[in-house]
Amino acid sequence: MQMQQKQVPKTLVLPKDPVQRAWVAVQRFGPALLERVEARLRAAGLPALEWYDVLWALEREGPLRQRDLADHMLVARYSISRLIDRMEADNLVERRECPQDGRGQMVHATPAGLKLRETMWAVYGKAMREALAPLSEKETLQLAALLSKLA
Amino acid sequence: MQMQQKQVPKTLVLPKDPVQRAWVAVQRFGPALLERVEARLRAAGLPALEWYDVLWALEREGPLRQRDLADHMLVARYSISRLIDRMEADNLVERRECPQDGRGQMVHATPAGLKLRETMWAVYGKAMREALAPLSEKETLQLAALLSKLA
DNA sequence: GGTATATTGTTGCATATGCAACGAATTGCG
DNA sequence: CGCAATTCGTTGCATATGCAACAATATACC
Repeated sequence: MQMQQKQVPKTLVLPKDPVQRAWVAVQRFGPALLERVEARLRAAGLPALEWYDVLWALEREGPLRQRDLADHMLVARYSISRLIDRMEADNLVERRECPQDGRGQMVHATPAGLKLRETMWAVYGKAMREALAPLSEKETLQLAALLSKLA
Repeated sequence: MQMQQKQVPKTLVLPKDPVQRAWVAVQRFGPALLERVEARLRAAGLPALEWYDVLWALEREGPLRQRDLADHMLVARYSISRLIDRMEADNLVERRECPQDGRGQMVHATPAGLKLRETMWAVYGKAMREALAPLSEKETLQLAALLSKLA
């Protein structure tokens, strides 16, 4: 009674065709890399990368409108709306009225928000470096350049 | 009454630090690439890539257990369970009893499923090639190699 | 100024996802 | 064998997401 092989090959065999080869790599290893870093944040009891991105954008550029956050992070408006809901509930950001536009609101980072960003960076930065550690500095720059070409 | 700049720079300025530079590229451009291809499938009225992956795995390797599909696609068991529910409802796959293991089920592709995979490939393969078109063949292989190192 | 059009942010709804628990079946081990 | 531990697949629940519609406000244009 021969069983199915217990484990499908862990070391994925890449196709020979260059395009398919690159595609499979992008599809597999890219998300896996992101996931590994997210997992580190989760393991440290910290929120997801989105939250970091919001806080970092606010720290660098000051209070922003939700529209601008959405454009910046390349996500839909309603996603930002709900994301800010949750962050506001955790006292990390505040919505204040926008003097120039009665529709809009300015999103401000709270002191707790800024502090959290710093805490997250300790884990995030480290995880990021470790995730990319298999590459030499030259290779790291090559990777960035190649992906940038695909934008 | 000066407004916020209407649009945050579309051409993202990459950080100077090599690691951060690569990280941002992976985080931004990788998912964007996947999304572009998914969008092409959606525009053609075709299902998402997951469905293709299931059908292709079944075509290459014959009937599989859900466990093996899950391992193969690197997703959780319950995701496969529900994915197969939906595909079965669309008559693309069938669950049949597994002779060797009373718990498990073998997932078979139906003729309609095999046909759909072929239809999808026409769009998918084209989109994939176009997405990677900005890279020369040599660069394409480089990208695959670099990402593979990060596995 | 006054009306049509566009933009901002929110929300109801349907669907999708992760987690934990479960029943059924198999495997391991004395 | 007989019982504990493990594995497979499913499901209830809470939460997250996309879409379309909406109210409020701003802009464009005559």
